[in-house]
Amino acid sequence: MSKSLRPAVRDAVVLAAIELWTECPSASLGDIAIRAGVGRASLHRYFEGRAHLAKIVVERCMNDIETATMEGVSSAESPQERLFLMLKALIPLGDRYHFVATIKIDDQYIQARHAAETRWIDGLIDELKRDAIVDPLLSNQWIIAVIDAQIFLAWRYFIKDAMVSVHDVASLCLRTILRGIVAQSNRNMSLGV
Amino acid sequence: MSKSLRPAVRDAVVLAAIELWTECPSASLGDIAIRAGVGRASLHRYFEGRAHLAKIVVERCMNDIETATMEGVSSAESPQERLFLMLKALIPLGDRYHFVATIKIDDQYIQARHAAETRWIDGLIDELKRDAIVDPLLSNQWIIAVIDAQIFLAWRYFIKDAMVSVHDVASLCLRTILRGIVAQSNRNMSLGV
DNA sequence: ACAAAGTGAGACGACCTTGTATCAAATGAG
DNA sequence: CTCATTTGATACAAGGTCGTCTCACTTTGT
Repeated sequence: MSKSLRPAVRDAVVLAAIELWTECPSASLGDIAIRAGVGRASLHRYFEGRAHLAKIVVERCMNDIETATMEGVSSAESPQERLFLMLKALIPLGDRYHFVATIKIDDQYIQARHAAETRWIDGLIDELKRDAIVDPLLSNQWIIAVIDAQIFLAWRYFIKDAMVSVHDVASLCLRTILRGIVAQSNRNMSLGV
Repeated sequence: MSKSLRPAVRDAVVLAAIELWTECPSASLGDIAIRAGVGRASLHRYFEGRAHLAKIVVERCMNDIETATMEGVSSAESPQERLFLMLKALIPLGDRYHFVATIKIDDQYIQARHAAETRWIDGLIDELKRDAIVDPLLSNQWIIAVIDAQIFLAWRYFIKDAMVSVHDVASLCLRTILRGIVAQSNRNMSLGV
């Protein structure tokens, strides 16, 4: 079984799988083949089965995420700018990011890469705490969860339908994550709870 | 077909469906029957099929959500307290809340109720804006999305495994939604974007 | 133009889910 | 206790998905 007969076909299937599985994780291989504009038989020529395709898709998403993050963040000169540039890089990949975060794959290599990705954000949060930008009393786990959720939210509400520029969405996202939705004039109010 | 042979069985199936469908929306009716401790045949005695069960489950969730919200919020004396009490009421129902928000049901009655629920939160946000608690420049749609996401997040990370008291989680949630994750000392920092 | 490689369409069997029917055992009300 | 009701287990057919295979057609490289 050769690994790459026609890279274009392989790509089309992977992209179709990301699209369909993002909105319906139980979408059939037949539907994916149709969306990719490819025969169902061909899909099976490239991928050994549903689980194999899922693994390839996750790897592809992880590659995209890793590349975009590293390239996007390279010019950052402070932890806060690094967070902003990370958002800017990841929000357009919100579907992939969400897919990787929610799929259950029983694969050691995948899990190791996912752990590494989490560790990277974890380190970034530690930096932000050290710079007194982020509240050190909040657990990193909660902060990561909030950031993850916002990334997918931003993608779903703005990027998916090309409603706003990536920069504006990332700004809104950063603002919501760091400062919440409070009005400017009330920045120091008591929460009363 | 009588509607309620044994209310306990009916309830067990609905609860099992909420549990399983929350973590895997394609879980089979057979698995739901097993989780409910009920024969698969009995499940079909109470529900006409997958779609019917889904509709009943959504209605049940909506009833729980509506009841909990109205009761929880009744004593509120300000919009902000209303928001906090809403969080406190809804976070324990995070699984139901998420289920209702994500399932695609082609039913006019369900959609109308969902729209009414959204309208209620929309009104609450308008009040918060009027009181200068929430930034009026942020769209209500974005704010609702953020609140919805935080509710499910809080449920998944704290309530599901009974890690923290509901009051503490709701406080954390309110704080994150309103003021973000920023450190106290940096409340007025520039975002620099 | 030619041959090799790759393609879509379709048929096929194996498997799972779903909905229905049957039946003996368990349950509950009077 | 008695009897009607409800139950779980089982079998069954219909439909969908999956993976494999074949075959005629198209694309690619030379």
